[in-house]
Amino acid sequence: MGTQLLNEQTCYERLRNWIIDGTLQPNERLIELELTARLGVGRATIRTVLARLEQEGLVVREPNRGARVRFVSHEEALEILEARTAIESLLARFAAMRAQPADVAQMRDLLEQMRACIEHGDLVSYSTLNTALHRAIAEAARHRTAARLLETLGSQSVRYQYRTILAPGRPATSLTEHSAVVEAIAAHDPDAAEQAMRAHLSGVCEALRRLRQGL
Amino acid sequence: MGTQLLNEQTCYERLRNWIIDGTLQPNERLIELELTARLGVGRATIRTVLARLEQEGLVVREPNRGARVRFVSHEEALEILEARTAIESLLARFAAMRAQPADVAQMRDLLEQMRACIEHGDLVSYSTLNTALHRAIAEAARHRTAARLLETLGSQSVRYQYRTILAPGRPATSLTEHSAVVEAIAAHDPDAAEQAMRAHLSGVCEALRRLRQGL
DNA sequence: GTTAACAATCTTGTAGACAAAATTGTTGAG
DNA sequence: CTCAACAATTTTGTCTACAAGATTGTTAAC
Repeated sequence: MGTQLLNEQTCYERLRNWIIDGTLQPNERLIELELTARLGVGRATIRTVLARLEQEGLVVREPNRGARVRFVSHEEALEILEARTAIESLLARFAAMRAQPADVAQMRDLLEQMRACIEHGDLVSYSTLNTALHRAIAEAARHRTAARLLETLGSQSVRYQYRTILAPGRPATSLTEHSAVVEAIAAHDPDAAEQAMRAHLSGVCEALRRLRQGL
Repeated sequence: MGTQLLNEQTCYERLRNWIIDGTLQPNERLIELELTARLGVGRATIRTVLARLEQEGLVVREPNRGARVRFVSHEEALEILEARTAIESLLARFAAMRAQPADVAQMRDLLEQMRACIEHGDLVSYSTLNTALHRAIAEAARHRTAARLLETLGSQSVRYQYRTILAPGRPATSLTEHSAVVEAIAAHDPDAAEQAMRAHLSGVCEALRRLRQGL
């Protein structure tokens, strides 16, 4: 067990990762003393970290009743995706305006890797590359405010990220949608980039909605 | 001085308000012991509150160097406004889809009051009503996720909110833009509502950019 | 007059302790 | 057997104290 000496920041990142990767499951109670033992820090530190995570939307705290991992329902996941659509469209637009050649090269590289993943049927790696591409676009946009919003939104909905990819035929269409976004950015066409990103995420939305029906 | 007994939540709200209303100025250092005296709570409480405010973007904390009120530059104010445009367009769209008659009635009431304010030249009240209207639209949209994002974005940029209104002729055009948004919502026309809101906030963006030139 | 080293002060980071509240478990009456 | 009241335990909320780091002010050398 990791009983290292940690400062607040690393402690925050650890706990955050545990929530994101599912080590700590939704609705699971986060008992301060327990985390104290697991992370090797005092309760005061745990407390501030939990407060930060609450503000970030990963944790829910109720007065005198402690903290728990926030459970994100299907409805909320959809809301988050809708909000992401708005933000990522903005980012795509700005990426088209401000992307450097190096940015575009990286995006194309990622796209190529994604293509390979689909050929080999490696959907897990595909999903990882997918988030990497979205991150690359966000960076190319050089828009800190929007990027920060996207970061928090993304962390809240990771639980649902893998599911949409599993829909039949979804990976292939996903790839062509991504290509369209990248090409619009490469062509420095803001309107096209925004539109392509919106179309792509609408597709994901639709896939998630359909999954919900089938459940 | 308010040396009441406060719990964490009220303490958080107080400090937040002090930052938003300018009692605590940008870049001002927030010394824990001092806040302890002002708010009548222990340092641990102050500490968690500062952590929350940092996550919200109102405060900056550096390790071993304490916290200070975050200074939002003109560039950042513009970024925030751009992000707001994306989120509020989404909210306008959903408001058009989900607004109840009562929601629309409230919006029209607010619009009427705004019109009166402009006639009397009361720009301060106009600004207050302005935020009230935007809040009403957000509520009518019934989209918690987007509303939450907007809330945090708004609190970060209040400092720049009054300035755009002061541009010559801006209040009048602002009012007609708002009318267009409300009417589109009342007509349950999502596309028109989104477009009208986007047009409105682009106008504000433009006004802010022009102000920046004149400075 | 300027700069460097050192000391004093201030501020933050963290741990430990205690009281208040909530939860859980137990007992006894119906 | 079920339910309510009560006691024990757990957990949170807060404060105080101390150590570590940063800042400021002073002195002395050049």
